[in-house]
Amino acid sequence: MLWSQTFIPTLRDDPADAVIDSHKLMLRAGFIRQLTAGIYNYLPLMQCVIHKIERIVREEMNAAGAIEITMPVLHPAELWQKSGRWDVVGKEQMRMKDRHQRDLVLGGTHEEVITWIVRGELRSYRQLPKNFYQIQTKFRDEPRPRFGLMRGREFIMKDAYTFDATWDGLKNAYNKMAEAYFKIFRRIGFDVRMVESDVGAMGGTGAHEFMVPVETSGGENVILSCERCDYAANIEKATSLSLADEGARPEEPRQKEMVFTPGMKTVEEVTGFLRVGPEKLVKTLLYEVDGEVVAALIRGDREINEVKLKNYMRANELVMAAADVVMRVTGAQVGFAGPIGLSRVRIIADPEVKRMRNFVVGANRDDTHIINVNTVDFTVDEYAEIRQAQAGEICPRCNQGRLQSYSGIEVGNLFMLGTKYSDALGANFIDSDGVEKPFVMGSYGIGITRTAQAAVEAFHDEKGIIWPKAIAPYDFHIVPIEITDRRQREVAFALYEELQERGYAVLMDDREERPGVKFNDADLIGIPVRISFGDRSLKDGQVEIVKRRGKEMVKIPVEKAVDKAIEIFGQL
RNA sequence: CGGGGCGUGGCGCAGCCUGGUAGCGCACUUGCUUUGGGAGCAAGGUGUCGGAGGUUCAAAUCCUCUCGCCCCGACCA
Repeated sequence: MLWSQTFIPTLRDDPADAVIDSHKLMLRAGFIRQLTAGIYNYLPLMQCVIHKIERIVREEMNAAGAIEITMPVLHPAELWQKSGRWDVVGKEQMRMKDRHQRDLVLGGTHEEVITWIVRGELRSYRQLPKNFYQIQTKFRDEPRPRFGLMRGREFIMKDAYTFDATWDGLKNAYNKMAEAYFKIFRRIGFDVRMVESDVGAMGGTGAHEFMVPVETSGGENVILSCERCDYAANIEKATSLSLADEGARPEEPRQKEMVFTPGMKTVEEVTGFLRVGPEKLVKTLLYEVDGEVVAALIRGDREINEVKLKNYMRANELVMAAADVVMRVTGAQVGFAGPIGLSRVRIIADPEVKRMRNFVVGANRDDTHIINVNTVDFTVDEYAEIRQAQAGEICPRCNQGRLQSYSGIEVGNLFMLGTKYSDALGANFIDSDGVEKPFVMGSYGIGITRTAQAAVEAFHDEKGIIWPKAIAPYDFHIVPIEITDRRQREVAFALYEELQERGYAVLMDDREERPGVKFNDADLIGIPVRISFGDRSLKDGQVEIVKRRGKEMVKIPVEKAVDKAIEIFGQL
């Protein structure tokens, strides 16, 4: 491709609206342009990258026995009402009415549709297992789109769905997909990690995510992994063995006592005022869970894991109680809630609270706390693990290693759905024993466009993008310094044509621009191997070959340039 | 949904507080010079100042409403 023929609108200045490096670079390098919040145009270079990612995905999916189809973007509301997700997915689901006033949704995922397809068509266990996939634009009305393609509202996704007769079959299919995902992401060049994750609104019995670890601010997820064994989980899901209160023998319970704590609302304020550590306080957090007010109790220095709480409650919606609700329930301002005398409210406590002695709680009265409280002083309805695991705690799997945390970008996910959708939509088959049973399903996603941005986030420097060769928009970038010079022009086109004849994708910068402009643009767009030359090098019959990653440059006679460039490319 | 910020030429921004008829850099066009890491000189084109309403002799500037975009939060009582 000739630069003059294509469309690569590079920007000299950082775009004002971008924050993280990958977003800035994709805009600056002319890969994407935003149309409206969370919705982007994919320009020619991006299109090349998308095609390359899609190709890898297709190859590995096909190799894993999956079959490609395309499902509609618009779905009738009834399908989602039947599965029960009409109410669960709620706001993220774009909805509209057609001219007949029928409700439609823009599909953010396709469990319902694929189940509808299979229902009645796959009738026998002999036709199983099956794995269908598609690569398609998806739409989810994210509450807050951000960071470019990282959390857009419209994005390209590969989604696959498996149908098995048994749970063992599902596990097999699941493992096969996991293997395929490792192949896909390793081919792209990622140091990808598979971590346990929450099932979220998808439902089902288990889930994993494929994460690309990043050191920049571009990671959206926090991952905890064991330094000794292979345990790794999204922090939303991660558990840990809380460090035993080492050496501390239980205190004798003391008599509880009200204390005046004027204006002391936060854990820091209260514990600072009372001169105790935050681990001596029990936070009482009030939530509205599907309309019911619930009090969650947790040690002062811990974080609540709302996902765990929500899952424990089997709730659809969980939000912090509003100030007026807190006032109504506790009779006090926000900041002074406590479990003692909190009637009519379900109290759920983290098990850690059970081991605490003589702790501080709010008194449900303004400017008042109670000290030397013990669990005998109030009633806990249920104990449930609702605390967030933290780095430094003990691994729940091997009981030995410490957990460490890092941030990652989710590029793929796997869900063991089980029979949630087949049950809801009545998708059954006749098993070998003659009994009608629901399909055991799995679903598996890869964010194609997000994967592209994750690559930029993972592979760039201060000058621009450094595409891994598997998904680079072009393999070679030819940069003649002065295209109007006859000799340079001849050499440029000779190299351009020969590389293409040998099966490579080549971009040639045939613009009449200053060398600096071309070199800077070359660094920006990040094609793996650059071949450049001007009068100076051609005088000696040589061209320069430079890898985008790293600095080393080789000079090579023109006649050997193609072979050498291909050799260098092959070593990447 | 809550809080904050920003909408001025294609892009990045100044001007707004203190109202007086719109400016800078980049980009673009033409010419000359230059030519190995974002050139120089000269000439030139480019704006419903997000939109609507209001105040005023006069509004980019003040007021009201509205639309859009970005950031933080949506959790730590």
